[in-house]
Amino acid sequence: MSINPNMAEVASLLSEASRATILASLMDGRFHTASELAFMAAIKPQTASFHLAKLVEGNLVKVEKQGRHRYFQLANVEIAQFLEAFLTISPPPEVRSLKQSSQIKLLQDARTCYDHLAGKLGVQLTESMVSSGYLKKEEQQYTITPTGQLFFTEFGIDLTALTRKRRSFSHACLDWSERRHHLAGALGQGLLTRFFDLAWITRVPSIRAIKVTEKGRQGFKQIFHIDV
Amino acid sequence: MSINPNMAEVASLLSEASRATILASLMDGRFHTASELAFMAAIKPQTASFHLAKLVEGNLVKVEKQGRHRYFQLANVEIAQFLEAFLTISPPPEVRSLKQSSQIKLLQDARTCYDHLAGKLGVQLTESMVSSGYLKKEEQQYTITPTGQLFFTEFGIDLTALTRKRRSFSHACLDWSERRHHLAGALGQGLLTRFFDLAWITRVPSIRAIKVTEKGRQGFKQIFHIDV
DNA sequence: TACATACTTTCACTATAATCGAAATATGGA
DNA sequence: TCCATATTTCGATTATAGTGAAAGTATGTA
Repeated sequence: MSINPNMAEVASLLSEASRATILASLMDGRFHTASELAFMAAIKPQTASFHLAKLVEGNLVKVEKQGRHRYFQLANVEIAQFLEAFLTISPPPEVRSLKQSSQIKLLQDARTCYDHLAGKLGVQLTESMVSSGYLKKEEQQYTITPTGQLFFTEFGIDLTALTRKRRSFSHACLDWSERRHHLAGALGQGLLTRFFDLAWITRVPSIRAIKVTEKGRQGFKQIFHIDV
Repeated sequence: MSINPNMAEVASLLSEASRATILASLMDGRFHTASELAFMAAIKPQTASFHLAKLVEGNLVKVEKQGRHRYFQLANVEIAQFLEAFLTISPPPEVRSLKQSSQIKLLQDARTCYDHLAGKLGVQLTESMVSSGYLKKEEQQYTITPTGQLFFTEFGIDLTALTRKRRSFSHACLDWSERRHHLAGALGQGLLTRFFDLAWITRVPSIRAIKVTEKGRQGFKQIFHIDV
């Protein structure tokens, strides 16, 4: 009937609470098994399997088979970015329990957005790098200043290697919880990896939240002037 | 249940073919009455009214009452941008009739994307302005060169007035039909308005396609070196 | 006042889709 | 070969949501 792309088809994949939860869980950028995702969405494995098949068929999710496990992941970075954009225009989560509200707080404090940092920490970090003169904010992206080049190299990030990657280098990603931009792209990914390597941050199990270690607390304070 | 924003709620608004058609129809950025939208989505007025009420309640659409008419419009520019992004990751429309395929062609040739030009014409125009040295493409946006400043002013566009508007000035919008970027933001809107003022383009009734007039054909050729 | 138009609300019908139990399949290890 | 684990397929149940007829409301016109 319509002369426009079949938006409804994709939307119907996202319109179901269980599937939306599965997708949100996959937004940490990692692989998850069907059983894991079933647990996170609080549904039986066979139901999750049913939903995952739909998501794979709709090209939102891809699957890799390894033995009797099947590992699911978001199909590509674009899907992750699209979902993050979707979260920003969606109404905030309803709080129904204490556990839930503390989990929401963890997510809002610091989380991964596919392959880079988001939440309060992600935004603060980005703004700190801007005010320190390492990054310059353009309309929808960040550019590295000469000072920044020195800084990132000294911090242990191989900028030339990142530039070689066939993807956006340093675009601005709108944070759904903070409603402000944070750094994404290859540079954002490089920083996240470095923070893990330095053991400044660790993952919180089952949700895509991030916890700052004591070492990280000191590091973020000293180098980025952020109180975590 | 979920600790993420209620994405499913918004998605369910888009997941229904009639509503998706209504939203796509509203993407021309203009106001439409309930009856018009009912006709475009090929449903009865009472059904359209039912859907429109949902869209308004979900903050995707706003309504203005004037006498016995109720005029509907997308709630804001962000929604329009979000929908355009949604179209790019959605599967292409299925062709079922000759009329439909010619309408699709019209849309792909030239259309409005809320308040700026999109489709082949939009992309060609943008790329022409880049190769002429009026615009410079950054990662996710365009910047005006000094030559460009002269050009736009001479073409009858008040750049200072546009900059004063509280919105993105010249970001890149991904074209769903061309899969390439075109110019959006206040500058994109300024250009569209100017083209209408110059009578280079007119609207095609009932779909958000754009037709280039004979005068426009000459203008686009002379000033932008595009064969339409 | 009477009537037409624009639109919404109510209601009943129908179709679709999510869910889960049960059984089937596939893989790895003992 | 047998069993445990991971996942899918099938089938039945249930809930939900789109649809349009009919009636209702509001606004403008004769």
